[in-house]
Amino acid sequence: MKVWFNPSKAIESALSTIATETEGFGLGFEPGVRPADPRFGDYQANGVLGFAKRNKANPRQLAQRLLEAAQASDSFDPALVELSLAGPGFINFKLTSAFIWQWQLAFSKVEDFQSGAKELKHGRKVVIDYPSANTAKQAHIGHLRPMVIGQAIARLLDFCGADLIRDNHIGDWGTNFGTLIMKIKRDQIDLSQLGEDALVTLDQLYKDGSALEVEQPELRDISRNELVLLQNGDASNTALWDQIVEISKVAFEKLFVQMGVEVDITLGESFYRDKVQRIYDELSEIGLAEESDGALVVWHDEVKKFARNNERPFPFNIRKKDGASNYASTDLATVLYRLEAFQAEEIVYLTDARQQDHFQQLFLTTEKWFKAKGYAKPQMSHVYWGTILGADKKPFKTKSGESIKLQELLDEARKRAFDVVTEKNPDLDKAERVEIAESVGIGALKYADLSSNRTQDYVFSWERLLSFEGNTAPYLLYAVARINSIFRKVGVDPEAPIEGASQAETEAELALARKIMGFVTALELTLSDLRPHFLCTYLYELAGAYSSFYNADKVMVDDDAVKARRLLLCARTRTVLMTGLDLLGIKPLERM
RNA sequence: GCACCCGUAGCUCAAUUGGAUAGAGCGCCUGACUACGAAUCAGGAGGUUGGGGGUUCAAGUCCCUCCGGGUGUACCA
Repeated sequence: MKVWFNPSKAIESALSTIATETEGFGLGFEPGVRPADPRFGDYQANGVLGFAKRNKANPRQLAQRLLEAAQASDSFDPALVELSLAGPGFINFKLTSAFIWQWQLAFSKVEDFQSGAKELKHGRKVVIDYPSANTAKQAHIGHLRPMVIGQAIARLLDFCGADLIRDNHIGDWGTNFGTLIMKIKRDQIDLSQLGEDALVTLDQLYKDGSALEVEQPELRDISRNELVLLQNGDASNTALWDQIVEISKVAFEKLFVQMGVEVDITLGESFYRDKVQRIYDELSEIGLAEESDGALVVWHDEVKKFARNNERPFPFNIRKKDGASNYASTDLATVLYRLEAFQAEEIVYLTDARQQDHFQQLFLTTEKWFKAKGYAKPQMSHVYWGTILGADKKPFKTKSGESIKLQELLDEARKRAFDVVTEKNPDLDKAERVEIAESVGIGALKYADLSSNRTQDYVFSWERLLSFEGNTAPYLLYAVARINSIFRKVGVDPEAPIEGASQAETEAELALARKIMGFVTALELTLSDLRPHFLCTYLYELAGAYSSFYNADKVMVDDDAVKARRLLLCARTRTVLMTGLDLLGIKPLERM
């Protein structure tokens, strides 16, 4: 028997096979293998319980039979895995230290982990729609989560073998352009003369324009007309639009560099302007879309909240009554384009939780439409998140009630981190402290956003985020820095093979070695639901196991054999921590 | 009105998607630097998982019902 990269999966599959040849088992049996409470073992199979219940059998006897069959098979070498029966019919699996040692030998470098992880997505064509910010607006705190969560998920998909396209689906074709152009023309603004803070000015012009529309509602018709002119290719409006988009892109690029956001293509809503007609035609042709109140809409009567006879009807509006396209039209055109141009097998959308209705309608519409036309429907998923709250549990704002600018947030994170580094490590020269503050500050900000379950709101607190205690980026970075420090002192390259090492012996060594293996499960779990906090929790536990080991067992000892086996644990921990941090978009440090 | 989400220790969050005695951090209390970096570690106190009912061998997790909070409700994106 060879050690398995992913024991959970391997045990599951072995038990399934064995069960088919074991009396009392049959169709519908799933072993149900999952990580177990360490008191009982490394993994447990609890599928026998449910199966026995459904078939009115004695679960304990059935589990006993399966366990004996497993032991008799050649799938479980007793020198590597110990099996036992417990409680009402749990089967527990404990990996021996020999197994763990062989696993450590078999999987040492990032490439080794990745070669195993690649099976999770095996070259699947995935388009991830992120960070998809709006143009003509300054980025604020609301843009933090799409950038942070998006890049973490993108890196994870890439690492796990997806053939990935990061598509920045910018909002460059919306109704807001009507208002903005109206205001620009009214004030006769020359966009080329705005200088460095051009986006700030645009942002203000839009706000002023909207305020003006409230005061003078007749201006709305002018704005609407400017939008229609733009959408019909009017030369002067198109020229203005080009300038606005360019100003926005320059500003976003500056943030992307700071945030570590990578984008493969930028195909905004405007790219689909000549592709929406086909959507109207096809959806009408197959009888899915129909006129309602002058607009073209799709009803989903089978879903209660979208049904047409509701008190407040809520159709999927794909063309406004003035004939203009909208969010829905371009999103539909985008799905089709991603299928035809990229052969997308999977599309991942990232937006906040408030857009769930839109995506439910989009997915339902696509499903019916693609089925009628015989198109291959990609798997579509909506990765959404909650709001960042202040201490008062209301959306996080400045004291005066303004939204916090993303740039200001980043600058404050750096400044606060710099102050702490200076306090903890005053001897480092300033340039290095600045570099450390960059990684620690931005990393802490990102980690705070990633470490709690994304579907929930979370409370933002500088104090907790940068207190550097508990489940935070600095705690993980500190663990890496301490490992690096040991390798510097010993004079060994942490990336090089370590000679003379042997299997883990002490309690702390074994606990750490086991925890290192947990990376596989953590990746799988994170990927299954695209929830980065699973990976964060794992990395925190790994760093914790390392810290315990560090305090309990000294690495730099005279006994070369002991030193070698501990150095090997340090090297493996370092590799996994650095790989994990990299997946989260956080830059590990040599010193901090 | 209708739909969806949430309620877990004083505070901030977990709980491998129905598994065994609900776990961390902060804060509080007790210890560990002549030891590889104390931004650390070891330990302690702290819970009727909003209330009630139900399904199940097994419920924080599923169903019903109340209470409390949030979000969405076509021509913004």
